[in-house]
Amino acid sequence: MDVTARIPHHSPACMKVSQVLSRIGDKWSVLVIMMLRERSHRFSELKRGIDGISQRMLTLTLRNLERDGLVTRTVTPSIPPRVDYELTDLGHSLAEPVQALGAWAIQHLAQLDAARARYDAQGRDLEPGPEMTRTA
Amino acid sequence: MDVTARIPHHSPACMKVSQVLSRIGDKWSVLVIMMLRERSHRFSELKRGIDGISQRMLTLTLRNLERDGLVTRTVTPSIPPRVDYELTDLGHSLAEPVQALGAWAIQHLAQLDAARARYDAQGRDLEPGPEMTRTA
DNA sequence: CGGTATCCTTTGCGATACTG
DNA sequence: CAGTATCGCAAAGGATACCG
Repeated sequence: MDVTARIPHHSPACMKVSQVLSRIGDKWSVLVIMMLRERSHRFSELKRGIDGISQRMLTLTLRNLERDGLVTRTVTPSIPPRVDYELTDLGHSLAEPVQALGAWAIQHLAQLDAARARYDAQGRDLEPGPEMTRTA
Repeated sequence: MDVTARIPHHSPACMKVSQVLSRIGDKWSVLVIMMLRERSHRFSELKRGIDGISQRMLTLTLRNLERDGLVTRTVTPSIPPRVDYELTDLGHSLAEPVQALGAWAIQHLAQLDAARARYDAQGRDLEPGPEMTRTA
């Protein structure tokens, strides 16, 4: 499928993007998906690998991903118990466009920060004349 | 000293994806970007084109996109005033991977919903034995 | 080890009213 | 037309404690 194909803004396509983002657009889901891209990980590995995530949020994030069929949860009832998480085929297919977004992020995040710094710096009590302003 | 440096799964890529998502992963940004993909729009057009968005949130969303250098805001001081919003080059470059995610959404959102329905249906008062469970 | 349960603060966002 | 100001609720998410 041609990824550059035009999607009219009134089409259900935009709504679908929004719905997908409302699922994986939270604070941690993408990090989990990225971390599971290469191989499965157990709970504690994910917890240590994702800096700053709380146990509670890792659990919730994984539950939601499992609910959406993006990851599998495999319980090995040993002592101590072991639980492994792995991307499903669906999860892997999602990881691709997410990775594309990641590539964009790597290339352009600096520009975002620069633009933000510029915007914030200029925003203070400047009183430009009544001419047309073009802010970018 | 960076305490996170020794953690192997901490590639900068993942962090950057997160930062980008924390910017455009809100409820409305992607809708605005998608709507501006083809041509510029004025405020009221965006408001009417994006179903359900409040005036306040459209303003805030546009401000943040402008701050990040993703859209330009062009004021024409006529009466009544006219303000046009347009994607920058940076904004257009972001629209591409977002579009890729949109394509994925079109193809797979139904599977997400189906998986969710399955998960929700099965979740109630099942008491599986101590055997290994594989949930997908 | 891999969770739940509870509490509490922060953030997001809609509704409404007002303005140049 | 294109905002800004204020309010208030609801969801997100962190901290901590407890459990099989």
